Formats: sequence, structure tokens, C-alpha cells
Amino acid sequence: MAEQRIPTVSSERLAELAGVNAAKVRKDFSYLGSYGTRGVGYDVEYLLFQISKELGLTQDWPVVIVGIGNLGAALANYRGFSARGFRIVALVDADPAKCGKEVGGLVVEPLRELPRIVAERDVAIGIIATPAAAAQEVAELLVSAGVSSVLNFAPIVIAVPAGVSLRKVDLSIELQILSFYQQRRDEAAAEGGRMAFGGLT
Amino acid sequence: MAEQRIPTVSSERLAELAGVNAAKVRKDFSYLGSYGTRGVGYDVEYLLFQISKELGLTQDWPVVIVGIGNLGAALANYRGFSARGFRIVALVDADPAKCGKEVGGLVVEPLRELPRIVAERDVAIGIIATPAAAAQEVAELLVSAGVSSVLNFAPIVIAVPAGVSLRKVDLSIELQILSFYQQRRDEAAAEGGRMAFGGLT
DNA sequence: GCATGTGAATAGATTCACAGCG
DNA sequence: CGCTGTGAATCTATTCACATGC
Repeated sequence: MAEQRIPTVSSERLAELAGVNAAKVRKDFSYLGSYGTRGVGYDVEYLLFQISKELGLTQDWPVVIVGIGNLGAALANYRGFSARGFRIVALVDADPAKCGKEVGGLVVEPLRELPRIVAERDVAIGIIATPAAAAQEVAELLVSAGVSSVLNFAPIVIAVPAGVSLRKVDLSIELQILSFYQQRRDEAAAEGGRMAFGGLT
Repeated sequence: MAEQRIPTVSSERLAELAGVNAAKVRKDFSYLGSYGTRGVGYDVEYLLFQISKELGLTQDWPVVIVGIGNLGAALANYRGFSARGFRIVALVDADPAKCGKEVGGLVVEPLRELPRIVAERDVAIGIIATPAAAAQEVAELLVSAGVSSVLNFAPIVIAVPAGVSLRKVDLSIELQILSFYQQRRDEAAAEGGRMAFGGLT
């Protein structure tokens, strides 16, 4: 809406787009403060700014990506990050063959440089896109280098010390959710089929 | 645990690993039926099977990936999919330069073949890994070809007809969550700093 | 008049706490 | 005795409904 220069939006409209109840939108926004205008709605630009501020997106977060395989490269090229204030400042890989190569405008650097990179470029967030076997070790390297937020894409559960934020992305979870609903639909269809041919209820 | 041949597990242990309350684990499992043994715990293998069954993971779900850039290639190579019953049966791209190339053991096929591919290989789930501009069109192609579950990785909101499941993965959302907590920690640290130097409370 | 902001009401999720079973 | 399974209690989220203000 901001891109389309739409000046204001109602909770009703936002609720419709998000698939939720309008009262929920208003109540949620009310926790950020009262940024709406009665009889008019919410100023799109201002609301976006306030939400960004609350989420910490108005500041710059230097990010390092460790593990530049397909996924790491995809993340390095992902346009959505820079748009939200996440600046990718380094790509790191343990494989010497990958070091020196350019990916998404950055040169891949060796893993052993990580402590220096984190310190010099003030890295706050580390993304792990390595194979599962390397993930725990990389997490420890990141934390000891001073990174305090870790996003793990490797398909394994890793541990970090208290005081460090850790989140895990499992790309197959969304597929599992789709599979659950698809199965339910298939079952409902089979049920409907039985009824169509012989059911009475 | 199944891989490590651990025979049984308690709700307490699972809760600890998942970072939740043990009663929640038990109540959740109770909705699937009573698969635990009092005084012992849950049989790891059996529990895994029951959960897989409930999620529809015991059946085979043929998947097509549309858009074989870095992300599409990463998804094509992702080991976690096949491990959960998702069989990638086709890779499709609109770019003729990419067609014929091999990625993750499959040959990339042209987008116009999509209807035939979906029909012949009984594709149930379509993954969109195209640029934002192509996503809506690809979704419509998938649906008209007969796909009834769509997973969208493109950074844009797309629409599908009622009766089709749609889920969207935004890779930057997890970063935004990390940024939110990091900001809170930074604020708390600043507060602590002020107090250390001049605060009384 | 119209849409926000929010107490009150409702619905839902989580946890407690303990009976019951292996 | 230990751990599940689950009513009851509690806590949290969502929705209603309307006073409030532009």
C-alpha cells in the first residue's frame, strides 16, 4: 500500500487482507499506541514506520551467512532482506574452493576469518546454512565471536548459551502442514464419494 | 531418538527438548489417542509413526518445484523433504537456458510442460520459487493443471481459488523476530548501563 | 457518519494436580 | 513407584459492542 501511495487504511480492510478479525487488528495496534484516526483509519506510512520501529527494523543489522551452498547463495541473493534493514556484510564458507568466489555481490571468505569479520563489521546476526554436521560447531564459533542472534537453516537442533537468541527454520514444516490439510481434503472427498454412491446420511 | 535407537521417551524429556510444559506434550498426544505407557513413557518408533500418519506423511506426495534459481536449486537438493515422504518429481523453469540442465538429480523442464507433468506424475503439491513478478501466474498454472496445495516462497502475496491450500514462506520473518528480541536486549543493556553509572532503582 | 480504541464477554490454550495404570 | 491421561483451574487471546472523537 505504501508503494502504491495509498494514504490510509481501515482495520476492516487490513483484517480482510490478513484473513483475521478487524477488532484483533485494532487491539494489536493499540498495544503500539494510538496511531489511527477515528472515522478515517490508519496512515499507511506512519503505521509502517511505527511497526518497523517496534520490530527494530529502523536500525541496520549487519548479517553474516555461514555456508554458501545453494541455500546460502539463495539467501545472499534474497531481495527481501535488504528491504527490511538486514545488510548482509559477509559470506563465509569452510570450503577453500568456494572462498574468493563472488556471490550476490560479496566475496566468500574463509571460516577461520569469522572472529575478525564479526568484530570489524559489527555483525549482530549469524545465519547458518551449512550441512547439519557442521551447524553446532558454526553456532559456537559465531557466539564466541560475539554474535548474539542465530538463525539456523540446517536440519538439526542446535544449542546456544543463555542470552543468545536462536531460531530454526525447517523448510519441510510448511510442506507437512500442506500434507495434513491435503490428507483431510482427500478423506473428506472419499467420504463424499461413498455417500454419493451408497450413503444415506 | 529413533535414529539413535532410543526405545522410549517421557513427556518430561520431550517437553524439555522442545522448551514447553510436559502436560502440554501429554495433552497434545492425547488428541491422537493414548499411545503412551504409564510408568514408562512413549515408544519412540510407534509415536513417530502415529504422528506421521496424522500429518499424512506416511503417504507419498509428488512435488513439483517451479523456478530453479538459487532457492529452487536449494529446495531441490534439500535432504529433509525426501526424508518426510515428499518426493520431488519435477523441476520446471520458464527460462529456456535453464531447461535441460540437471539439478539435484532431475532435469529442468520447460514451464509449458507443467500441465502434462502434473497430470502424468500425479503431482499434489507445487512449490513456487520464482521471482515475485511470476508468482501469481505460476500459481494459476499450477491450479489449472490440478495442483491443490501450493507453497509460495516468492516475496509477494498471491491468491488461489477456494479449495486450494496456500502457504507462504517469508524468509525474512525469522530475521525480523530476531531483530525484535535483539533490540529488546540492547535496550535492556542500555538501561542496565545507565543504572550502573547513575541509577538508584 | 464513520472508524478507532477499549472495557467486558467469550472462547481457547495451557497448566495444575492427581487418579489410574503398568 | 513412575509416568500417563485428563478433569478442573487458570491464564491468554480473541471477539463483541459501544462510547469516543475526528
